[in-house]
Amino acid sequence: MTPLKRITIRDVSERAGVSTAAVSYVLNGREGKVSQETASKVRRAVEELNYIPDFSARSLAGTRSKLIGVVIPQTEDQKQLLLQNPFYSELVCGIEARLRQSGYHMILSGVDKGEGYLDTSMQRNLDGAIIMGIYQESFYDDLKRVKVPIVLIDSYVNDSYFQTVSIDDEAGGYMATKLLIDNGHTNIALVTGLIRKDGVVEKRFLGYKRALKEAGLFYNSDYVFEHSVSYEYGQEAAAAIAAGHPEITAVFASSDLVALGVLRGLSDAGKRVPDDVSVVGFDDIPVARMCNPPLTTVRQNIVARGEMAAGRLLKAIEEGEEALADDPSVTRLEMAIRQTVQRLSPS
Amino acid sequence: MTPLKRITIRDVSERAGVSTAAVSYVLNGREGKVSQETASKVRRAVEELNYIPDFSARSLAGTRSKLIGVVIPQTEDQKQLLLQNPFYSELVCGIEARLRQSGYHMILSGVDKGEGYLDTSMQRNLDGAIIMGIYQESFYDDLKRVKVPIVLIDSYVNDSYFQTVSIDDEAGGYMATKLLIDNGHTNIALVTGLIRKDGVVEKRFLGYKRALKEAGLFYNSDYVFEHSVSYEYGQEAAAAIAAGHPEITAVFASSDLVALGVLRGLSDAGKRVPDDVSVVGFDDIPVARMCNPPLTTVRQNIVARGEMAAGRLLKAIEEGEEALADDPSVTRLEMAIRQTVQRLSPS
DNA sequence: TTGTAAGCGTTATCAA
DNA sequence: TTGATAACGCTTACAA
Repeated sequence: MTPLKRITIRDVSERAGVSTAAVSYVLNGREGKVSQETASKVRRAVEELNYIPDFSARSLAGTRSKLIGVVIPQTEDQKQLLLQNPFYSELVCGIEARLRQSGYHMILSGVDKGEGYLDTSMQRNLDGAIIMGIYQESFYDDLKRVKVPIVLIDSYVNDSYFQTVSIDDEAGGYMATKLLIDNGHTNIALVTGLIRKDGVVEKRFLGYKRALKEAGLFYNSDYVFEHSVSYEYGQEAAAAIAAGHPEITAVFASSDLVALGVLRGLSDAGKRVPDDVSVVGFDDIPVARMCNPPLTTVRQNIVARGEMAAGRLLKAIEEGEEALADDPSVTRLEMAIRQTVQRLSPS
Repeated sequence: MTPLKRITIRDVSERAGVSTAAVSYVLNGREGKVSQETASKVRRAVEELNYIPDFSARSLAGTRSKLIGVVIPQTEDQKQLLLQNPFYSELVCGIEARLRQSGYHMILSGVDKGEGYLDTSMQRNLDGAIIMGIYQESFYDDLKRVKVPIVLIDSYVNDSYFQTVSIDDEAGGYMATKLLIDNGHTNIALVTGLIRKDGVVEKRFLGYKRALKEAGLFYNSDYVFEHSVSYEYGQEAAAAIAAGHPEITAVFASSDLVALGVLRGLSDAGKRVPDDVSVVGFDDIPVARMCNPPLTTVRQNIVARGEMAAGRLLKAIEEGEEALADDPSVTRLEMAIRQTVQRLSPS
């Protein structure tokens, strides 16, 4: 209830009867530069005064801002964050948890179409950034100029400046498709977002093709429904499949959100899942197990990936560059077998 | 690709051949303090040099930090943000969109058990904060001491210091229950998170009771399943209902997440929805329409609420205190009638 | 209308 | 081991 005025390092130094420099030293753990006695006097004063450092000042004085930029993609209309896709919320959860644990804060934002991230980065003196999704080239160039560690999630941009936290999307696409093939399916559609270079979708698509090829199945580009990563599109594609391709008995959706749409679209068209059509998703977002029937999907540990991304960024910030390898226990994919795939009885 | 060194206000002033003060004035729209000519010289220099202001310095110099703290609740184990609940992600989407539009950034975080928010607020010189969920009293006391506008979402804390963005939760609870009653149900369970004082859950509970009473139905506390706002608990409660209360024909779940769990629990117990048991949720998160069968629920425009919260905070920050009224078009609740409620045929 | 200069709270350099 | 003191980039009296 007290009015609360700012306690500065100067107040602390006076109370402790030492210089501001000394205070700064002990605050920053530069023990060894001060005597035990000074250190404890300072600590006592900090305690008594309830001193809270001003990060703006710190940042200005040229040290760390302890601020991390976290960028997530936006909806098509550029109006909102794609946080509605649980995949991103999970990631953010992991990131935030790890950052907070180390006393960092996160500025979460989208970035407007065509805009760069250089402004934000400079304005805020970001110590680093985690970028999800893929952007145009100039965006990455901006990023590099700021000379700050960057971790990319879900991007296959091939530039050693950036660290990436990736899963083996190609293998995931393969696993999903293989599962369908192993269950006797031969006419397998792929429903997916835009297949863009360097994107995860492309890799999953490649995995799909590899599984087909390996099984001696013909790759039919008519079976690829490619548009956007959304529930609505899944629905739409499913309608098209039901209407135009009665021979298709299985769908691999390159993301769970899309798969949910497919489920609905199929059901609207009078098809039963998995009796008439089998469906496999990708991601294993929480709703995958909540929906009805529960979705068979490629599982990745999303939260752990977020934590890993943040952990690695912090390491780069605090201990200098170090291109760490992915932790396989985080990165490993596996099939979450639930109830949307059925063995095709030989006809 | 250029190495990129910081352009300061001094660089700009030299380039433009004016003083730093002049630059600062035009940067801050204090036109009227400078001549047209100076203004345009400055603008040109800013453009040419591609000047990006340093917000740390601004903040230090005692003006705005343009930083807003956004706090969301955490999971029970205090490890992660509750961002996994789409309700919060939607809210965050709305908030972020509105903030960015005005050049503000958002620090999104949880707050550790027992910890206050004073530290963060002071460290970062936050211009304001948006707090979701409810906390212990001392938390709010801290908040007040920082003397910065605060908007509370989903809290009925009764303190004129805070602005709140609320919906009429009591009415919502009433509407949901009434719908069930109107469909002939008389044994209606409530499945909900902990009923805490000042929380939304309490209000929805009150609405439930009012509807019951109004219809001349007996309120049976055995029909209230109260534990946590989670899918798992919904599942659990549904199992208990199926096993112990065959007379219950309808469930009002005080949040969609819980309702989804109820759907699953019921289905696991061999009950069909809505044939055997009707279910109504609350919130209308996106999954509500994606699940199977699509959930009948109380709809609120969550994203718009987030935007409104942010808009109001900005107004308070930039134009001083002003307790604005809720915009009813944002706040209005309505039933989203889908497929989980069935009219009970008179037996 | 313009410019000078004193802060803002830190950190870091350099003598002592 | 300490303590003045000069940055850091910006805003804002106050003078000119």
